[in-house]
Amino acid sequence: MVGIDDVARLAGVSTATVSRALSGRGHVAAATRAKVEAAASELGYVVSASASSLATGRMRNIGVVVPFLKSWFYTSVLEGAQRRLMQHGYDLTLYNLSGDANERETVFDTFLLRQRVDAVIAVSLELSAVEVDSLHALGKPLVGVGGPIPGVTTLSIDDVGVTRLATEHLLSLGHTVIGHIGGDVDAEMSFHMPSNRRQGWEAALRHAGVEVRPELYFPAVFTLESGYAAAKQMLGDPRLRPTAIVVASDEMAIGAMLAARDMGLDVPRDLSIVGIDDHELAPFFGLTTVAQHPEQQGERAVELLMRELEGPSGDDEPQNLQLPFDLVVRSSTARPRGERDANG
Amino acid sequence: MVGIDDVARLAGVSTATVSRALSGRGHVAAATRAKVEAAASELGYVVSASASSLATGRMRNIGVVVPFLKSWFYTSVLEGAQRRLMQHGYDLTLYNLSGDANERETVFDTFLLRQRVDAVIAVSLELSAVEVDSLHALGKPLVGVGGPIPGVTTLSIDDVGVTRLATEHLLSLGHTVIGHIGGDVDAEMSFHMPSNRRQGWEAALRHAGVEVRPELYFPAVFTLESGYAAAKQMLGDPRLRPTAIVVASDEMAIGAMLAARDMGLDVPRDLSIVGIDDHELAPFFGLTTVAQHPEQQGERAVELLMRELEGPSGDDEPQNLQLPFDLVVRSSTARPRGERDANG
DNA sequence: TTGAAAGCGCTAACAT
DNA sequence: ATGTTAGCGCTTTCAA
Repeated sequence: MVGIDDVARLAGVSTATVSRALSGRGHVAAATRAKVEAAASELGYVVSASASSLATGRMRNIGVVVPFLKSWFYTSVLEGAQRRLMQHGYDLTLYNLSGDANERETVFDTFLLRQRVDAVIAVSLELSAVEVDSLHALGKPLVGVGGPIPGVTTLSIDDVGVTRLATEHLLSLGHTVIGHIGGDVDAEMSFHMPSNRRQGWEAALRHAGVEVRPELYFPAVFTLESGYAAAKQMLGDPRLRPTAIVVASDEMAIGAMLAARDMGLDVPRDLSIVGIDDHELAPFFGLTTVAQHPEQQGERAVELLMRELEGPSGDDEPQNLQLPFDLVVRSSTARPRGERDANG
Repeated sequence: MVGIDDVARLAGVSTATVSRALSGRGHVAAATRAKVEAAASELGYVVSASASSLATGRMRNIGVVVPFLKSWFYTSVLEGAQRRLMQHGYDLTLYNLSGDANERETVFDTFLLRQRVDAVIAVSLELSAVEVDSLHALGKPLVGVGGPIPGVTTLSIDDVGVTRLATEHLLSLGHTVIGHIGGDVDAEMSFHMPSNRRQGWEAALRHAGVEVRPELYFPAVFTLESGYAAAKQMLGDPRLRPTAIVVASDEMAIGAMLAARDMGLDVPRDLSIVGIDDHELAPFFGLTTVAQHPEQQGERAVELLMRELEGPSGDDEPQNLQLPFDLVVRSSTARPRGERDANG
């Protein structure tokens, strides 16, 4: 392995100069720097990450913890974070919690504490006070994506606002019987997201003076399949007859579209559907949705971390930053049939 | 930061003994080990990864390079690899090449050479000789997943065999006009996989004495959308009239099923469709497919690496290991209509 | 079985 | 602007 001394010898300077020339820290004469760089590339020298880390205390590596991997949202966040990190010369080490139950414990107790990462990004994970404290005790900056965590800087969308916007879109089209397929409010794992989204739906209805009918809410588990099943239930019940559905994720919304089709219902003629996410399949299905830009969430998380890491540690108050979301209208929503007839 | 000396002091032993007790290397009296462990956990001691790495030369970290992230196949491989690595106490650092064009160069020239990883897993990447050599020059074991790479141990399925099996399934049902939607053979990026899969389709037909009609092959790009478009073209051409289609991926196959439905064709009554992958959505759509178990591919890759890393470096010849695949019959395939009539 | 001590390869404070 | 040198925190001979 060629080391810093080899480069120093070849360039005819000290190791300190090599270090300075290559890292860009400290002043080095242009000519010297050139010599050093030439020597380094001639020898194919690359700094030893561990030696460098031991000396500086910085790993140039950040840990990203996700609850699942195989999901559009998490991989999108990951992709955004990875891209930004690479631009800063940082590595990303990935911790996926979707294995057995005690994997989470292992990750927090062992992996994250090994001092291999300078900071961590937790995606859609409602961290316990203990978990947060152990990270903070090590002086590791931490940012959460996907929902607020007490005492931690987090990035998330306004889950209430998002479904309210979706519902208002339907209301503005003239719908009044609007169902909601969301996460199971009784089994909330992630930041009460399911109940927040449900609240947005209710708030919009209430604000428009439309009665909230609890039987128009159907719980599901954020998969296409469960969205399909929930929609079948909702659409099959003759007492319900919604003309539109607000669905808490695009995957479930696509399932709902397929269910409607299988029941002989035309979307949007007989039924309007709005999703949330702007999933990559949304354009194909013509799904109207509220985009939440997860890649940007990943990028923003990295930016926050970099500021904390490279900057003079402003020690800003942890806060929950709200990220933008946008309504993307495609062809799964339209005025309700009656409305159209009334106007036609 | 509590260090090894703190533990040594509290336990009343030397740092060498602490190191031995905690790492399990070298003999330590049971009583001593207990004392050390007690002291370590009392202080919340965790070894410094960089110090340990500097001393041992081992990072306990492996790099996984993927061309894309947002794809069922890659995240599945990643999930399998991650799980196995964690069991071995290894970290996984992720390199995603889907950004701008020179990202690949950066990853290979800079990131992977920083000596932050003990080995690398390259997924669906046809590495150049230069890339392979630079890794080998550093003594980094390397295993490829998804196709053969000269001079590298690789894990892959038999792409010819996979479509042959799918095609033979259709032949055995009585189909003779069998189309193929695959990758673009002229734009092969990954291991000639598109043309291998096409060859499997042709080989099966030929072997059954069925004429291969080149116009029954339609290129697509492995997305649901492109599968939909290709199927529409194929099914819309009155000169073609296939009774079955072998599709090179489940996502494209699902697209094809939707296209068939939109054209008023019943699957499998009017058209049988077989995919390849056993994607998570395949059961929902009732898609008959050839499963290729990507998670297992990730796990196997890690196992190979661990053997090379921990074992006595057997220096086995690099080879391409074939992984198993299975036909999973669901409800998207059946005997062709004519056949049924003939027997009915 | 345990301890003393010499590194591992680099960085940064201090000197010049 | 550059060199000297003392660590960074651990592992691992070598000795006891």
